[in-house]
Amino acid sequence: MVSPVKIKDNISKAPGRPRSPKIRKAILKAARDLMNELGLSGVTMEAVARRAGVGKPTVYRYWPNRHAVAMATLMDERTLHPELKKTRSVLHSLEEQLCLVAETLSSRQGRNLTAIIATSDPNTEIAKAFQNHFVMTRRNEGRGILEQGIRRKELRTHINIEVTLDQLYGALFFRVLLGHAVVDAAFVKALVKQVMKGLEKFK
Amino acid sequence: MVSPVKIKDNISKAPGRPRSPKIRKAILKAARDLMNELGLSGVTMEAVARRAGVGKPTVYRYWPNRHAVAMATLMDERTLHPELKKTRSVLHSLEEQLCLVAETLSSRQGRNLTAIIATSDPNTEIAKAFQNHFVMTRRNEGRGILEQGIRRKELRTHINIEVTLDQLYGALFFRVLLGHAVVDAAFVKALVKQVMKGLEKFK
Amino acid sequence: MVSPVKIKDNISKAPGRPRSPKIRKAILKAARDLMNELGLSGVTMEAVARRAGVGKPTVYRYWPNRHAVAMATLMDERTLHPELKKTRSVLHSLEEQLCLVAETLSSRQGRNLTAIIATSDPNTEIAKAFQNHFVMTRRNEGRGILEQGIRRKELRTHINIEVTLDQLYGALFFRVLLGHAVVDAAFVKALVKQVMKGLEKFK
Amino acid sequence: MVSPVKIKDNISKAPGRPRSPKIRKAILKAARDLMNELGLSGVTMEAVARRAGVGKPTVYRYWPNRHAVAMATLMDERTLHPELKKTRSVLHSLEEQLCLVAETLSSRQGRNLTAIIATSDPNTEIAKAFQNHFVMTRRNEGRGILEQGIRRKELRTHINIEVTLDQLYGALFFRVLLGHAVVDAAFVKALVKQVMKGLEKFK
DNA sequence: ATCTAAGCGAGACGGTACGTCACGTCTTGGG
DNA sequence: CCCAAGACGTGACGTACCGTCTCGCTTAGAT
Repeated sequence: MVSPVKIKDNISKAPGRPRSPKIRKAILKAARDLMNELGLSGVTMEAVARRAGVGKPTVYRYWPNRHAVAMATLMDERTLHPELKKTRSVLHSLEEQLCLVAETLSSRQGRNLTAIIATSDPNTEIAKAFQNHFVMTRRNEGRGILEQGIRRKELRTHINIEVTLDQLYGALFFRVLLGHAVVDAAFVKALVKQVMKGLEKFK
Repeated sequence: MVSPVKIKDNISKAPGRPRSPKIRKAILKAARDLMNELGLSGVTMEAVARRAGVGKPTVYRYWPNRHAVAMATLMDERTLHPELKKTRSVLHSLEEQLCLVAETLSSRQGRNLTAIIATSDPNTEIAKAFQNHFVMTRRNEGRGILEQGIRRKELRTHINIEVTLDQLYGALFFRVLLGHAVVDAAFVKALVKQVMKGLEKFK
Repeated sequence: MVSPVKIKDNISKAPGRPRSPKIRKAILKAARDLMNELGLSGVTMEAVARRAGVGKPTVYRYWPNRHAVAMATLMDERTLHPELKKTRSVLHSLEEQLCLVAETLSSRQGRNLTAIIATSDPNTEIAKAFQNHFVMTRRNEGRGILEQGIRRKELRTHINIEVTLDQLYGALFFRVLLGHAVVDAAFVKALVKQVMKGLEKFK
Repeated sequence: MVSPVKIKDNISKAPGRPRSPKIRKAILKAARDLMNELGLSGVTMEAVARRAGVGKPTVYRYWPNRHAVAMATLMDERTLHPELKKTRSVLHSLEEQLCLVAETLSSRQGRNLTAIIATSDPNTEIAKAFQNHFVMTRRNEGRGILEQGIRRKELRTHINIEVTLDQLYGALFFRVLLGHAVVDAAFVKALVKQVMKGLEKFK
């Protein structure tokens, strides 16, 4: 990992002083603290640099703008990746996972995260990476559960998995962002139940 | 609380020169144009005042900050309230309405709207009004359709309407925001169908 | 005093409601208080009107701008006209009067007065009136003392009275405005003594 | 205290990019021009920055407010320091110097100078420096002439020099500011003559 | 062991927008 | 016509960050 092959694909070219890994960490820590204390809007380049004890141009060497720093900060978070215990049925698995996601999204960090997703230009590289990082991880877990349910014959064979995932996570996300109703275990239970049963009277 | 009689219960009390309705319109028009041309971040107080041919303090007399102006602008929009044609079945009604919403959300205005919702402090009066205005209007329409469906015996009696609405709108909202998959008529169809049928194998 | 012949020379013409003398007083009082509390820069039209319980246009009806209000306020002051006791010699009379003037000029009001004199455009009518009001009153008193001194043969016959007055008051004014040295009784004594040495008849 | 070695005792300590001397000059030039064209009130931060082709915060980096900029501008002036030719007698020297001062004070710059002295808060560092700069320079010249006169036996030994200076400059200052009488060579002559009559050794 | 190019802190710099204040004028409605 | 209240366009205030640009000083790897 300290081999000459490091940054950039062109092999063994690193003239000059290499970037200090300490600085990267210091910046992310400063940004994280600011986000927790003041929210997303508190993550300004000036404040980050000041608090990290770092020059402003140094921050710009790592990330192109304040948005990117905030994203990188959130991606660096470990707490946003809750561990999932193995449980029995599909229904219980889904409930468990959704509860974890709900908890995460409802936190301060969750709000920052949803805000930054809603605000950012979805066309930039970093925004795509950011979205993949958070959304796809969760979705893949959910997809796993659903496929397992199909194999176990707990679910119908021809369900649309992608749509299902949107139903589940979308509903959570929606409530968190809009705040029109609480996001708690009861809601998650009701949600999963209803997604499972459907609405039609005669089936 | 949501009754139409709200502001200034005591009639005809307003000392001093009354505010010109023309000015309010000019400001909103300027803000709307800026939002369409430059996006939400283009709606600055300075630019709004300049384009409206109005003094900056005048804008501040009406709204306390740029966020509020943007919200008021979006609330003033007529195009965000698509007309819903009367159709036969619940399934068709839902599909039709969701398609309209999807279209709206996918537009530039839709992105502005979601961005401003995500960014705004949800505790302020204006933010609440804003959310009611957009979210509740759509939800009430959807609620109407679902209740009609129950009365017509097309739907089960004991479904959780609120959760259902979140499933539907949340899924849309989610895809629009994350951009991980297309939002088109086919998706809406699949979504409604799956919400109706549920996931369980044997019912 | 409420008779129709009031303001303006044109006889017995007063269409509409006459101006209330109370209002003039209220405005001057408000301006005076503001000047004492916040200094000259605190005398803004807005603050004056607010504190006087008067509409802004009303203030403008009486005076054309904030400068004029401040001047009028200072002219309205009674405390700036100290009473002069009759004393014996020219030397004592001058000392006594200059001490009173020095005291007045050194006060907060005095500083406001000097500031407004130094700042104002000397070409305006009101500025001239203002200067006459303060300067000439004092100078006339001083002139009286000097002429009396000549009559009493305490002073040489051919002194230049105007120049002498400028020497005396100018020195005071200068120290107050520039603040490069204290303005106290000792200074006044030294000043008069030195000026006198040039004025005495027999030396 | 007034020793030339003053700022930054420790030599060569200045982290960060140094301030450009060009910019300082550009700002002062812009301020000077504005003062000449529009008077003291025309020296606004916005106008200065605009005309100097400089960002507003940059101006604030150098001086804390518009007053300070104006003072610095006047201090930067060369024309306010007239050259004094060597002449023979004390009487002629004083007359010559006072004429120069009178001319300076009567000019537009002179009025700006007196206005700014009268307006400024005398407690600030810059105001003190400003007053020292202008008042003390002139006074020191005058003091030199008077001391020379004592040495040459043209003047009495025990005159109060400071009071004398106030008599002379104060009288000039007074007339310029109040405008109650002309300030010309005749006045200066009469003034000096009268002041001298009190200073001459043998009378 | 030097060379040398980048990393790095500090902070100046031109901008743009912020939200506030006071200006002096204009517009109500009531007396 | 007077008056209180307050809307209005204007323009300056002083502050906060933006993202870029010098400065001198480390600090390594390549020579």
